[in-house]
Amino acid sequence: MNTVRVRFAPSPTGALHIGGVRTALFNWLFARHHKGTFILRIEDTDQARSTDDSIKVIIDGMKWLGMDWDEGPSVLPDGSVKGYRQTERMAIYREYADRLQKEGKAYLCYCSPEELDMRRKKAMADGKAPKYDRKCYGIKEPVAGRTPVLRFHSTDEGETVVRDLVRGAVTFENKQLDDLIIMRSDGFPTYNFAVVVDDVTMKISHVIRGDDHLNNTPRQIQIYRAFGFEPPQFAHLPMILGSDKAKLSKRHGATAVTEYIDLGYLPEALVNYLSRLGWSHGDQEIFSPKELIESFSLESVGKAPSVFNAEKLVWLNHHYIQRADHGRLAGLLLDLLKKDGIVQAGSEPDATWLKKLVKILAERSHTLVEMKTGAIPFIKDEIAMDEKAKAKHLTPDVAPLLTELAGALKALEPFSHDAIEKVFNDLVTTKGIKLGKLAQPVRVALTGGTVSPGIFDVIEVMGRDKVIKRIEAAVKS
RNA sequence: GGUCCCAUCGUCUAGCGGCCUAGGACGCUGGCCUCUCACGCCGGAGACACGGGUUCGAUUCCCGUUGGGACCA
Repeated sequence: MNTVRVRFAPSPTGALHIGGVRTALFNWLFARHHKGTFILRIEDTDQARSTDDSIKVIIDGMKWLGMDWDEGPSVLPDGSVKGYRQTERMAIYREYADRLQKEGKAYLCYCSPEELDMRRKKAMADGKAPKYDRKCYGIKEPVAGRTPVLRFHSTDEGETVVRDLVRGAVTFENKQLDDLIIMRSDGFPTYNFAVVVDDVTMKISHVIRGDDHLNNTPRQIQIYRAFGFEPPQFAHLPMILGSDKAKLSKRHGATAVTEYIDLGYLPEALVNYLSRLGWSHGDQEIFSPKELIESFSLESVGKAPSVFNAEKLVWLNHHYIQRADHGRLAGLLLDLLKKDGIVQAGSEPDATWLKKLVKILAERSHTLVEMKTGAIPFIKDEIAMDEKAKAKHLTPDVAPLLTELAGALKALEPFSHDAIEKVFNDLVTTKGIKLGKLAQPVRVALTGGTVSPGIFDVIEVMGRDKVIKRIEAAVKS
């Protein structure tokens, strides 16, 4: 029997964060490994910050990464997003909250945030735990001028044990837990309440989430118990940190999936990289999605937080660029070239030619953006000349050499790598010079810089017209 | 402040009492290859936070200290 049901429940308050993606990934891998159900649920009760656009960013990001879900919201033709959002489930929270209140397991609280804050500060000053003092517990009459919140009445006796699949048994003394608010005065449920109601009603079997939620878990377990529900299994994943070991955030660099797309990363590289953050499978570094699904297990998830290391991601990206289909890379490269206005819609280069260009560029491209940079001299009519390179390699004494080369290339048939190589070899042999003495000036003349693919490849792919034109231009200047 | 979590090379990690003079990967670095830059190949430096136990034997188990982190906010 298949009982695994897991969910990824982001708040649509902006970008899809890399930490969220890792959580989503582990949920997805767990679901796929156990042939279970993966649910995407939108936690949009923070109305002030939640937007439909953010939901679309999440959906697009998940799709880009290849994480498909079995249940989740849909984007309607008119652009609105329906389903699996908390704001559509308000009646359900109300119903469950009423139930607790009727059973005496929750009570109205009229304390204002200011009063609570004052008392919390006083408690802290007295060296006591800043928990709610239950001032309103037992109040029968409404307090004039105040809109109450609903508080959960938690147990003081005994302890609550979180049996975490990653951390083992984590014990909390119940008297440390305070009566948390479950419904706010505006009628919205709080996170800790809504998440329980959602997980119960969606029959979630395993809650796999960041360990910033570990401290909330005993309170949630108490709510499950108050309803008489068996809590799900929990697995708290270690956080992803920045280079200074603080929780990964904007100031550490790119944190949003869209930024990695723009930086020229391949989804398989990001997935592979993130999978190895907090999880491992022996010494293996490279995983296809299939291998990931096969080998993933919560038992192999580590407990210690991990620092995000962009350099390793670059290495993986390079690895996957080498293995990616050239047609696919050509398509991605073309998108980038268009985005930067280097190629205009309607005057796209020939697809076969673009694939040849990708082939010679791929080896030295760590990202698609690097590939794009390398592609520019092959596409634009004008090249940006690096003056330093020009001064060093395009000296007056190489002009005759270049002229001779241009002459040989003009009539060359076929205009191919091997034939071009022979032209070069013949020329350096008769002149008694090293290949580098000819190749570097040509490279500068053709690309404007000192770095490029192998010069014979460059010449073949750039094509006879551009090559001759540029060599002659270099000779003149 | 309270509660909870965590601790192996700079970083990601293997290690689940003897196989460890601690393995792999990224990065760094020396060399080779070479028309440039890369790639690739070969080599190198580099870690068990500290202190107590337990044990014939601890990186591995227990306790404490220190240091990080999270939540309450």
